[in-house]
Amino acid sequence: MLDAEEISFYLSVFKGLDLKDIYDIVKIAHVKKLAAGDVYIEQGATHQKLGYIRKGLIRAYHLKENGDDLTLLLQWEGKFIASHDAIIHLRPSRFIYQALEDTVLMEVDYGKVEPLLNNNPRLSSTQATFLRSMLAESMDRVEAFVLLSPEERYLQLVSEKPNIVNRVPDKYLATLLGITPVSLSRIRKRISSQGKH
Amino acid sequence: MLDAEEISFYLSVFKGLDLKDIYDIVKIAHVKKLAAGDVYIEQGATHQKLGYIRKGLIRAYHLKENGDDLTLLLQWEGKFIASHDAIIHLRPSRFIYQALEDTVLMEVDYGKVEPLLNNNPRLSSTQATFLRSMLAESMDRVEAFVLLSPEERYLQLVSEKPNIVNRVPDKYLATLLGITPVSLSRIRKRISSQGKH
DNA sequence: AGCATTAATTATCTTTTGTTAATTTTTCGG
DNA sequence: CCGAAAAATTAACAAAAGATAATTAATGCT
Repeated sequence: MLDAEEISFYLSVFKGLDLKDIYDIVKIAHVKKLAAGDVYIEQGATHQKLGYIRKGLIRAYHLKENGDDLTLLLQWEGKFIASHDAIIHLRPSRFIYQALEDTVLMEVDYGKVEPLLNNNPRLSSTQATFLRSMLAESMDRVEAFVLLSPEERYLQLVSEKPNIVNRVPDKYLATLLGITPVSLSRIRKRISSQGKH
Repeated sequence: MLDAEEISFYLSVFKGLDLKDIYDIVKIAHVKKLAAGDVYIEQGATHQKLGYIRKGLIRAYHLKENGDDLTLLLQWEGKFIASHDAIIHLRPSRFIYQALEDTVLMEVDYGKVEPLLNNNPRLSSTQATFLRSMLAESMDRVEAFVLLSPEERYLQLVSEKPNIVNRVPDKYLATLLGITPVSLSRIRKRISSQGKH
């Protein structure tokens, strides 16, 4: 069931846990594979799953009535993915979660992990660590919206996550930054023309 | 030390906890009072405290070189306040936390609560609940920046937090929404002139 | 209550963004 | 490797936002 490579992988992800703790989680987890383009969570779904991305990239987006979409979130290998509507707000997902690349997830049912997390002190502490790191990321994003201009936000994204920028079409990055694809194109032009002189 | 009113207050805040759990926390907490205008956390501080606001309102802001300030966060009674730089990023606070009204906090040293939280399953679960709710709020704010225009964000703020809007000067609300005070004034004018016909 | 300070609005001008549509470039499947 | 589809860029114009400064309104203090 678990080979040496898997074990060392889990030990690295769940730092501070012992094999027994890890086994408790792994035995209720399963692998889920998505091809590029596959929808992971549909709009309206009440999918109570928590996924850990081992490989690939997932985009959460809102579909407007006119067919346009707005990208809310990108997550990639090493990050968690879940419908925050379903898990936090306890309501059907307003957003669509779609794999932009071939993706491999370790998935657990949220109702099954939660009791585990709350009854084992080491797992609780690990859970709090993950929640804090997600909170930090989300607050950093709010901070960027308040403190930076769209151009500065784009430059920050390029400098902090260059490999994500290369893996994702600009039109998705644009709405993630709160601007339109046309506007991002102009920003890119402005930046490159300034760099010349 | 603890009167009946205090006890029922804590029981309501920390749902699911028993008196012993609450007492463990309360005995390491203390009351801190701030007058309107007082700075709670200075820029550069490594203040590792977690505050629960019992009364009043605190604003976190960034001070620009030209003297302008940008409001990142408002928290009020019933909410937690902490320097996220000091607690999450483990670095000196880039922001200033200031009471906008006379404020009363229950404050604990973060280094002291953390072991408590991680060793008592009920407290761990409560901690996770608080972290999830803070994450939900932060993600909702990111969502507003991606999905809504400045005008729509302002209308959302007014409809969801009318009493906060009334307690805080518009210039602070403006930067909280990612726009300038002048622009907010124009938005307010636009809204009121549309309402007439 | 009166005065000084601060906040909010208004005005003017510049810059940026949004919108729509056309055009060019890139990507990807057969 | 070719052609269709998607993405990115460009253009043109309208709308909104930023910057700065002046004016008006509101607030707070003694």
